[in-house]
Amino acid sequence: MKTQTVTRKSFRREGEDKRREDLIAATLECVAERGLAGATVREIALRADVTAGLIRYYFPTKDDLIGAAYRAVMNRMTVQASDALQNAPNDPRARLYAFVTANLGQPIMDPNNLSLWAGFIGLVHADPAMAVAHREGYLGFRDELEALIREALLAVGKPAEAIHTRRHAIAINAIIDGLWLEGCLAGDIFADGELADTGITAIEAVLGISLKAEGGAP
Amino acid sequence: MKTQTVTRKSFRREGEDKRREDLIAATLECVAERGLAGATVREIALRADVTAGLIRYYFPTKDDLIGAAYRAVMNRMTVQASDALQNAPNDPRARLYAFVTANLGQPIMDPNNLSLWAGFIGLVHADPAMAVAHREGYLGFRDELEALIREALLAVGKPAEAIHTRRHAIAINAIIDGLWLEGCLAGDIFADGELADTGITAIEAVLGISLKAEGGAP
DNA sequence: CCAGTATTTATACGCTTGCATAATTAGAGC
DNA sequence: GCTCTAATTATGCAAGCGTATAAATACTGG
Repeated sequence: MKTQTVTRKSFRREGEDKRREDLIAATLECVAERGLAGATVREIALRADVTAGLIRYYFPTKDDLIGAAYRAVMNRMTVQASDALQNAPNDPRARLYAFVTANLGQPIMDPNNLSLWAGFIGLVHADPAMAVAHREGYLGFRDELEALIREALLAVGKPAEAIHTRRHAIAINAIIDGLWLEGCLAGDIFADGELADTGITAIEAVLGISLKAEGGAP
Repeated sequence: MKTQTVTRKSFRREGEDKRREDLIAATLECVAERGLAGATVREIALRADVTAGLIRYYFPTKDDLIGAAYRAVMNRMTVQASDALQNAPNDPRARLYAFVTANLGQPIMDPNNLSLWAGFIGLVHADPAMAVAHREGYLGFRDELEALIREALLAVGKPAEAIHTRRHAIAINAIIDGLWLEGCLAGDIFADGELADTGITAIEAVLGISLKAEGGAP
C-alpha cells in the first residue's frame, strides 16, 4: 500500500489560444504592477495559475512572451479606438472628434498602459525586433489619423493635399500622444475630461475647423 | 623574498563629487546602450573604471544611483533648454520660439535621452520616490513654459489670464512632448528641422499669434 | 475502456544579480 | 617621513533569474 507522500498540482488542459492569452494577460498584470523587472517567469506563471515550465512550451523564450505582450497592448488600444469610431456618427468631423476623445479617456488613458508602453519603449533602442514592432504600430496609428483628418477637412470644403495632411497628422498625433502621456502620468491633477477637451480645442485650432458644432467653413 | 603573486588594481582617490558624476555618467551609458536591465552594478563599475563595491560607498543602494541618474538626465535637458533661452533675443515671442525649437532639436531630441526617460518612466508607477522626482520635473517644465506663453501673449496685446495660459501650457507641452517622442523614436523619417517647424506652426495656431515674423495682433 | 500523445508539472542547473564585509592602499596632516 | 583615516579593492554569499529536461497526467480517437 502506497501512501500519497507528495501531491502534484492538478491541472486542466487548455486550448493553445486560451493559454497564450492567459499568459500574456498575466504578463501585463506583472508589468503594470511592478514594472518590467517584476515580470519574471515565475511571477507570471503564478498569476496564470500555471507552473513556470509551461511558459517555455508556448513561448520559446521569455523575450518572445514579452514581445507578444507588447503587441497585445498596442493592439488593444488600437481596437478600443476603432470601436469608438464604429459607434460614432457618420459625419467626418464627429468621427475625428470621437477618435481623439477616445484616445484621451478611459480605458486608453491609463497608468497601466503607460507603464507597459514605457517599459517596452525602453527596449526599442536595444532590440531591433521591438523597433520594427513599434514603428509599424506608430505608422499605422498615424495613417488612420491622417485619413480622418483628410475627410474632416474635405467635409468643410478645405483643401486636403497630402503634403498638408501629413503635417497635420504629425502635429495632431503629437498632441494626442503628449496629452495621453500627461494624463497617464498625472491624471489626478486634471479635471475629468479636461485633457480631451484641451486636445479637441488645440486640434481645432491647428486644422482651423470646428469639430463639435455645425458649420466650419466660412 | 616575496614574489608578487597577485596584482591588485591600482587606483586614484577622487573627490566625492567627481566620483558621483562618473558613476552617474557610466549608468547613463549603460541604460542608453542596453536598456535599464543592462545597467547592472558590475557593468556600471566597469565603465567607470572602478570595482563594483565602490558604488555602494557612494550610493546606499542601486536604486539610489538609478534615481540620481534620472534626475541628472532631466536636469541636463532642462539646462540645455535654458541655455537656448539665454542666447535668445529679448522679444518674448522669439524666446518662446527658441525654447520650442531647442526642445525639438539636438541634443535634446535624441534616442538615448528617450531610452533613459522611458526606462525611468516605467518605474514611476511602481516606485513612489521616482513618481515624486518625475512630477517635480514635469511641473517645473510646464511652469517655465506657461511663463513664456504669458509673456508672448502680452507682447501682442492678447489677454493672458491664468485660466487660459494654463490650458495653453498643457496643450503646448503636449505638442512638444509628442513631437519630441516622435523625433527620438523615428528621427530618420523626418526631414531636418521638420518637427521643430511643425511644432512652431501648431503652437502658433493654438495661441493665435505668430512667433517668427513681426506683428501678431490685429 | 484502453492506448497514445500533447500538455503540464516538477526538479535541477548554471549564471547573474545586488549587497555585505574584510583586506588593502593612497594621500592628507602633522 | 610617519601615521592615520577615508577611499578603494577583493572576495564571498544568498537569492532570484531564465532555461533545460525528465516524469506525470489529462484528454482524444478508436
